[in-house]
Amino acid sequence: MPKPQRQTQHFAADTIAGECVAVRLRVLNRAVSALYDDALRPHGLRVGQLNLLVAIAHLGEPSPAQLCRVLRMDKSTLSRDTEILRRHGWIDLVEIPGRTRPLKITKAGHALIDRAAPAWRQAQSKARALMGIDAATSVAAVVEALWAAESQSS
Amino acid sequence: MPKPQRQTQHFAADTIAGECVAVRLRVLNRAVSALYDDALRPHGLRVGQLNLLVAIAHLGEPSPAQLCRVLRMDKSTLSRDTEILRRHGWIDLVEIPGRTRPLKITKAGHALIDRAAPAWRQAQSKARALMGIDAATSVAAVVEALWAAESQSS
DNA sequence: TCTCTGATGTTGCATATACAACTATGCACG
DNA sequence: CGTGCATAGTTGTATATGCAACATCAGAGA
Repeated sequence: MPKPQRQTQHFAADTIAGECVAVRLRVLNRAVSALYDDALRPHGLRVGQLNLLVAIAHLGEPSPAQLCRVLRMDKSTLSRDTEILRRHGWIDLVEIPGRTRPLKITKAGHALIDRAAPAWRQAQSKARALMGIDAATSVAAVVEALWAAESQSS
Repeated sequence: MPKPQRQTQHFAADTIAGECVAVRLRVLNRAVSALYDDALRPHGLRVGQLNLLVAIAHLGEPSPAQLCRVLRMDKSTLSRDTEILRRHGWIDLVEIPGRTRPLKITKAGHALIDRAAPAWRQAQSKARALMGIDAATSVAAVVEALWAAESQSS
C-alpha cells in the first residue's frame, strides 16, 4: 500500500496493510470486474450475471447446489442471482418431481451470450493486460485445481 | 470449469467458461474472503471492514477520495462502508473547513485491530496455502504496481 | 415402516458494490 | 473579481454477497 508521509504508528495495521493477501485480491477483483462491467454495460449485463449464464450453459442443466460448489457461492446468493436471470427470461427452471430445480438456459439466454461475446473478448484482453501473464495464469491454475478437487470429492 | 457429461452445445458459452479471467478471479476472491470472514467472525468484523480500517490507520488521515483511489472502490461504496465503521466507533471524521472530511482511526479502532491481528494471521496463512506461492506473489505484485502508478500520477 | 440425519432451497437481515443524479466546493483563467 | 469546470461527497436504486433460521425432501438404518 502507498507509504504514508508520516512515521509508522501502528505495527499491526502497517503489517496487515503491507502483507494482506485479501486486500490485494479484493482490490484486483474490483479493478478487473470493473473492466468487464464497462464492456458489458451496453448489453445490460454485469460480469457476475454473464459468469452465471455461461456456467449454466456449460454445465447443461445443473442444480443450484452444483453451481454453488463450482462457483463457491452461498446458496442464498445463488438463489437471488438466478431469480434475476429468470426474471429477464434468460434461464428457466426445469420442472421435475422432487426438491431439486435444475436450471436451463433459454433461447434468449443463448442469444444474449452470443451478442455479448465480443464485448467479453475485449474485456478479457484488457484484463490480461492489466494482470499480466503471471497473475492471470497462476490464478487460473489455482481455481482449476479447486475444480479438480471438487470433481474428485463429488 | 468442470467438464459437463454431455457434448458441447454452445461455443461462446464454453469458450467463456473455459477461459474467462473474471470467473476465476471472482471465484478465488469468494473462497479467500470466506477464509478471512470465518477467522474474523468472533471479532464481529468482516474482511472488507478490516481492510478499510488498516488502510485508514496506515495512511494516517486519508480523505475518502484518496482511499477510493488506493482501494479501487467507488466513492458511494466507501461512503457507506465508512459510515458503518463510524457507527461502531472505530473511526472518526476529522472536522476541517471545506468539503473534505478526512478519516481517522479511534482508540477503539486501534484496539480492535490489535485484537483481530492473530485471527488475521491465521487466515493469511490459510489463504497462502490455498493460493500457493505463485498466485499469492503475482497478485501482490500486480496490485503493488497499480499502487506505484497511482502514486506517480497523483 | 418409521425415524433421523443430512442435503436442498427460500427468506429475513445486514453488508458490499457501483451507476446516476445531485450538492457543494475549490481552482484556473479570463 | 466572476465564471465555469473539475473534484468531492451524499443519496436513490439495483445487484451481489453471506449467515441464520426455516421448510422440505431423500436416503440410511433400526
